[in-house]
Amino acid sequence: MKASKKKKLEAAGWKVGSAAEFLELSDAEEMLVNMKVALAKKVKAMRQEKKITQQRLAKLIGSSQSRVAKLETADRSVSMELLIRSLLSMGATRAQVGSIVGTRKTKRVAKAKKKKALVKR
Amino acid sequence: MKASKKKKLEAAGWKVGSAAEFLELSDAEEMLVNMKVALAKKVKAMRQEKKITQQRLAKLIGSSQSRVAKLETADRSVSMELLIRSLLSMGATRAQVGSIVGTRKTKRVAKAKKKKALVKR
DNA sequence: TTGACATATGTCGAATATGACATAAAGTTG
DNA sequence: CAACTTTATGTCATATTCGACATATGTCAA
Repeated sequence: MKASKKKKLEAAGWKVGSAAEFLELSDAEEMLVNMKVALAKKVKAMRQEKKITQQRLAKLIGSSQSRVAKLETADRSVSMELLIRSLLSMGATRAQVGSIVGTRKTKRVAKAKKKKALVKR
Repeated sequence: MKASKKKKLEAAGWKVGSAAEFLELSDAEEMLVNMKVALAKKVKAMRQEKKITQQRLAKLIGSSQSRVAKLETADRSVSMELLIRSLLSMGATRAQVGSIVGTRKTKRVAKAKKKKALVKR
């Protein structure tokens, strides 16, 4: 796109960006959900590894059995923060948590993200 | 500790665990704070890298300039979730986020974490 | 079967995080 | 300096997340 046209569009209240930029919000949401699921699985795995009940983990993090159950099923009412807090409380290191957060479990799916797009400011 | 004594203490309502287990809650809190600060710094760095204002980032994540300011100063009112969402919305990968979460910035401080402790159930 | 224990689900009032707004403070440019 | 832009801070009503509780479901041994 020519600079002159870009400027004209922007003056009219449009923002010129990539389609990727437009899609990133929903992508971000999906990634957040995936992260939570991965963290939830790790919470359950670590707890079982340590052979303790949800009740006991609940006491450890100052919560209740029902919330721990929700944690492990990645209920939509649980925060990233509580998931991570739980892992750390069970002795996980930052590195371990970072590894879970940063590792994509599912296989990559190609997406059209390079096309230009116009997005209303 | 002998198993018999352990059993007796537990019967009296005590839980036998390591001092580490006892300290892990506060340790977890500290780690969470450190993570947030690291993420906050990255938000600011990425935003400046992209040469966009807080106002513009706010639009990108569906929030307000004041909240972005709080994000970047790691205000206690901001969640891990919003921090990560912001990074992802700016195009950060899960791997990048994981790296920040998992990397300890400050130097390690030795702590006495091996001694046994009794913790009221 | 029954009973004991573990986990899952739904609901609730309380606590916390949210976007929005106003406005102060800091930084930039002329 | 003043005008302007950007960032920081305080407040508030609303939304989300919280621990707690009740209760359902599942598991397993007596």
